[in-house]
Amino acid sequence: MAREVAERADIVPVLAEIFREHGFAGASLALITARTGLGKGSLYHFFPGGKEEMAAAVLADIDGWFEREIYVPLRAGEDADGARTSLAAMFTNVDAYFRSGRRSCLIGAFALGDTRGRFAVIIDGYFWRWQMALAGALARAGHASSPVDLAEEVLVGIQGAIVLAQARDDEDVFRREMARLRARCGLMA
Amino acid sequence: MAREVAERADIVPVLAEIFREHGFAGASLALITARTGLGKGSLYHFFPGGKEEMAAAVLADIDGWFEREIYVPLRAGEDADGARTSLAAMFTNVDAYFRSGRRSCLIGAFALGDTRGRFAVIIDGYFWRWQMALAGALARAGHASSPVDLAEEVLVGIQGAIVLAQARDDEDVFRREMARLRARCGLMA
DNA sequence: TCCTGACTGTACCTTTCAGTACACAGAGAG
DNA sequence: CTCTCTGTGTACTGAAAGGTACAGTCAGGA
Repeated sequence: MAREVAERADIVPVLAEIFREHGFAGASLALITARTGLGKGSLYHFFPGGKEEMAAAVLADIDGWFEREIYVPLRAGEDADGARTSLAAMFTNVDAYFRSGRRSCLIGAFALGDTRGRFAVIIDGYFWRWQMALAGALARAGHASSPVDLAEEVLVGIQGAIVLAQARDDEDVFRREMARLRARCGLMA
Repeated sequence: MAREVAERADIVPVLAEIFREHGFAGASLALITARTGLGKGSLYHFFPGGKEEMAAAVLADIDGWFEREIYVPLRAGEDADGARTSLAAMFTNVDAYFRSGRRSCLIGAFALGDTRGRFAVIIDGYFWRWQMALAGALARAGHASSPVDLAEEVLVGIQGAIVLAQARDDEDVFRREMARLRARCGLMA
């Protein structure tokens, strides 16, 4: 038997793309073995809980990425200038991560329909921590009036832009919404 | 055998709820027979093309509803006042239809992931006709500058509000976004 | 060196899947 | 009454689903 040792960490991003493209129910083990190149033996070695554990690992991985790359920087910028810089960085990173709307938000997609129930805690946490970190940065950047509300508006805009960009198969839909949101956050370049 | 004659038109809304809750891949025939109360015989009598034809019928039904209840009224209001009235009606009907974000947008959900490919034409048409009808009404209501852009912004907001409201399990998220969009369309009540 | 334990492929299990076949029920037309 | 045509339930199919069992493979440590 050819032995090519794999690591759990290498598999998770592949699983993420599969769940993004096919959803939880549509991601069959046959598809997963084909795309990861791993047999069921290896798969169940790394994820004894099966598909459910795979999806949970993917969500945790995504959550970790956003925590590191988005939320932490948002919380970091202490003065108004630092806050504005981290806000600008957020929009740049979000555009790159979602590939201008070509890549869907797995956590948003899982929030729709019955999949939500299985992963409610992580879904809720993901959006809540994002909104709070963003609201803090907005407040420090000078939006004293209603930063929590504006933060909600931004998250709604991002999620909606992903849906509409995919529906229309047009990246510009996403980019235009990002420009509107940037402007609303006082980031006219 | 008990004979309770069903009509295709009565089944479609039930199918719609099933697809909304479980997605295309997750909606099994077993689930469908249970929820509709119809055996496979009847189901395949009405929809010889199976699940795919059921989903297509559902999407066509939804599309027809929006055409009748939303797009036609939007196109109807001829003067500024009529346009403003139809805009207000749109927000009221959208809030009712999506049950303040408790009910997801099936067409938006199908746009994410591989399901889109099967129904690309109807998905694209749904959003495009909505945006054009809305842009016309906005223009007549006095938004001469960029009505097509504002219409896109509204659709993005509605879709995003559904995602975030479901993720957070909170109708108020949806209602707040509707209030923002109304204001942006010049409809302060 | 051999032993241990992490990893891997394959054969197999039960259940469920979408879909088919077909006999039958019943209402309306003649 | 009978004939026809639209529905309906049920038994069935082969394929695919998720998951288990297990023998085997190799690297690293003792």
